[in-house]
Amino acid sequence: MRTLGVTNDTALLRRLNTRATLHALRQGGPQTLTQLARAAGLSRQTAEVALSDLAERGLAEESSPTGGTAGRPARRFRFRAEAGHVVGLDVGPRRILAMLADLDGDVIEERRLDADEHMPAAERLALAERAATACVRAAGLARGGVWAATVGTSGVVDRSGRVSVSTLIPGWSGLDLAGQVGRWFGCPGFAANDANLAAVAEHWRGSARHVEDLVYVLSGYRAGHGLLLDGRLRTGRTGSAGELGRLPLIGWEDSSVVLDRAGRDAEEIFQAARAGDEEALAVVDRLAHGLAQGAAALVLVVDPELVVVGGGFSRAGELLLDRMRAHLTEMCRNPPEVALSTFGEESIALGAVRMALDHVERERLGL
Amino acid sequence: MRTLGVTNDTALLRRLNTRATLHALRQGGPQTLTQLARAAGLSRQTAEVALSDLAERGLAEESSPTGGTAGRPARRFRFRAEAGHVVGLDVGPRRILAMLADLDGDVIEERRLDADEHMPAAERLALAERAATACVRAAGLARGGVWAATVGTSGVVDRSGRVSVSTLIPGWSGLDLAGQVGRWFGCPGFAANDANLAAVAEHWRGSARHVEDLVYVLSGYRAGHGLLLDGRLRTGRTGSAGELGRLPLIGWEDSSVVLDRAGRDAEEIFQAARAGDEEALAVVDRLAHGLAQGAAALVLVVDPELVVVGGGFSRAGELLLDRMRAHLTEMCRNPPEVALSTFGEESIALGAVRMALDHVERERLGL
DNA sequence: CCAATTATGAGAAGACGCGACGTAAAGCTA
DNA sequence: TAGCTTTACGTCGCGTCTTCTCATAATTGG
Repeated sequence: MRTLGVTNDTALLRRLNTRATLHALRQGGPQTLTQLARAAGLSRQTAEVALSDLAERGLAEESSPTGGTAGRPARRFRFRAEAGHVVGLDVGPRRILAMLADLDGDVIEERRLDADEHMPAAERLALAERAATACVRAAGLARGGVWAATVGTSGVVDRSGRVSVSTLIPGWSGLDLAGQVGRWFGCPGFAANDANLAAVAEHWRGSARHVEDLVYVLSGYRAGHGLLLDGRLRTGRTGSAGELGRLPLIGWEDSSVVLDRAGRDAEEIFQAARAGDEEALAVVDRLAHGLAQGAAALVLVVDPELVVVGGGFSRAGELLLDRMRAHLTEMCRNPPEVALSTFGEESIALGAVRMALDHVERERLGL
Repeated sequence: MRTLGVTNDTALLRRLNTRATLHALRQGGPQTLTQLARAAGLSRQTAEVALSDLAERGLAEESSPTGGTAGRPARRFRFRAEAGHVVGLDVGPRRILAMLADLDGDVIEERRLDADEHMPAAERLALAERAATACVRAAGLARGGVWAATVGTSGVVDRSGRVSVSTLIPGWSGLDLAGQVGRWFGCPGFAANDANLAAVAEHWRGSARHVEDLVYVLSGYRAGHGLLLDGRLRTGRTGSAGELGRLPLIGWEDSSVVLDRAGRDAEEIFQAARAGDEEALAVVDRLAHGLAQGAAALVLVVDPELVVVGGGFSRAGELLLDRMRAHLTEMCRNPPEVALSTFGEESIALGAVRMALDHVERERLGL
C-alpha cells in the first residue's frame, strides 16, 4: 500500500519547491536567480525564497555577480558542496580503501592500506578506521562533518548492515558493520555487499551511466553479482541477492578453478591470449563460457539493459568480452550489451560513497 | 534523474488531498465525512471539498445516513466502483478467458471459450473479442464504459504490448496485441506475458498478498516465471524477463519431459504418488528437483520473500512443494517460503484485470 | 551621455487549508 | 414530551504560498 503524505498543507508546497530549486542548483552548477527559477519550473520570487532557505541551512551561497552581458547583473547562486561530507570504505580480504567525498560526490581524500587475509576482525576494523579517519583529518573536518558513511565488503550483508555470512574474512560473520562505521563518525552508517556497491558505482559514473537496469558481474577469485533495476539496488529479502555463484550448475565456481589452476599467472595467460597463443585463448574461452552461463541466467531472469563485467578476470579485457558475447548470443534470444567495468578496484569504495550520498540526499537535503 | 513536478502551485495541493481522500474512501469502504478526514489526514473541510470534486467526477456518492448512534447523523460517502470497468483477458493456446471487473476489481462478468492449438491468429482474436464483448454486453455497459483492457498470453511481449516471440500460438509473433484490444473498446490497451500476470494476480489477492518481492514459477507444459520487486512487475528491457526456462542447464525443459513421457496421465501420477507409490514419488521428486534448480537460480539472483508455484504441475500440490523445499534448501543458504498458487487457471485473466486497473488508477483516478 | 537590456523589488490578487465557533439533528432519560 | 447529551455540520476569518504586474535599478554598448 502506498504511503500518503501526512501533512498536505502549504508547508508541503514550500518543501517541494525548495527541493526543486536545490535540484536545479545541483544539476546546473552556479546559476542566476532567473535561470534557476526557469530550471525548477517556478517563479523567480519562489525560487528566491527557496534559495534564502537553502542559504540559511548552509547549502547555497550567493556568489559575486559576473559581468560580461548587458543589463543589470544577476544574482548568482552556487551549491555549497563543502557543507557536508561522506565516507565510503572498501574493506576486503587483502585491501582497505577509504574515500572522503563532498556533497557533489567528488572524492577529496583517499587512503589505501594493505591487509592480511588472516588478519582478525578487530585488527582489520582498526585498520579501516585508521584509513577513514586519516581522510577526515587531512580534509580538516570538524566532528560532525561526516554526514554518512558506508562500508562495502565481501559476503552477505543483511538489510540492517550486519554481515550474516562471510567465508573470506575471518571473524566477519555476525559483525554489525553498519553500526561500527556509524559509531566512528557519529553519523548514520551503512554496509553492503561489494558487488552490489560496484554496480552502484558503475551506474553512478561508470559504464552503466546511461541505463537504469543493469547487472554487474564480479568475476575474480570469487564470483558474485549486483543488480540494479530502475536505478535502484536490489539486495533482496536477506541481502543475499548476488550469490548466484553459489549455484554449482551455473559454473562460476568452475570459472575460477579454470584460472586457479594456472595459479597467479592469470595476467600472463591473458597476455599470451592477446598475442594469439592457442592454448591461452582456449582458457579464456572456457572462462568466458562459464561467465556467460551465469550471465545468461541473470539475463533470462531480469533482462537488463546492460551487463557490466568487473573483478580481477575482467583485466582480460575485450578479448574476454567478445567470447562472452558470442556465448551469450547462443544462450539468449536477444542478449543485452556487455561492457567492462570503468572503475576497476575503486568501484566498491565509490559505490559506498554513492550509497552514503543517497542517504544524505534523502534525509538531510530532503530530496 | 528524478522527474520533478512541473506545477507546484496550490492546485497540486488539492490534487494531492483529493488523492488522499479517494485513497481513504477506497481503502475503508463507506465512511462518514469525519472518518474520511481523519483517515486521509486532512481537515473535515478539505475532505469535503475533495469529495464534492470526486462526486462531480462520478467517483464518489453520498449515501443515506445510517442512524443507530447518538448525535447528528453524519454524511456518509461511498466509492462508486460502478463508475468504470476494465477488461482482463487470457488468450492461451487452448483456452480463452475474459473477465469484466469494476473499479473495486470485483469481477462481475466472466466468459470462457475453448480454442484450438492450431487456430490461426485472426480467428483466435475474433474469439477473444467475442468473449470480452459478451461480458461487456451482459453488464449493460455503454460505449466508453470500459476504461482499460489488458490481455495476457504466452510468449514474449515487449514494452509496447506487441508479441515479439511466440512459439505456442500460430501467427502470434509480431502481433500488436495491446493495440488490438484497445481498439475493441476504444480505450487504452495493454498486453503482457501470462506468467508475469499470474505473478501480479497472486500479489494482488493470492498467496503473495503480504509480500512485495516475489517470484512466480509457471510449471506446466511449458516453463516460465514472473518477477515482482517492490510490488512492481519487472519485465526487463525487451519484456523477456521470465524466460529462464530457455537456459538448458536450468533443466526446466527437462521437467516437462519428465511428465510428457507419462503423457496425459500427469494427474494419475500425482494421485499414485499421494497414495504412496514409490515410482510415482520418484517422478514427482525428479520434477521437484528440476523446478528447484530454476527456482534456486531465481532465488540466488533476486532473493525474493516468496516463491509461488503455479501452472499445471502445481496440481501435484504440497507433495511437490515439500520435495521442492527440500531441494531448494540444499541449493540456497537461506531459502524463501514456497507457496502454491491461489488462483490456478484464473490467475492470468485476474492479473490482466489488475494491470488494467493499475492504468486506470494512475491515469483516470490520479492515484 | 543616452538607449537598450536585463534583473530586481514591492504590492496586489487568487487559491488553498485549517482552526474556531455557533448551529443542527439525532438518541437518551425522566 | 421536554430537555440534556452527543455528534457532526456550516460558515467565517486567518495565515501561507504562488504568481502576475509594474515601476525601478544597474549594467553594457555606441
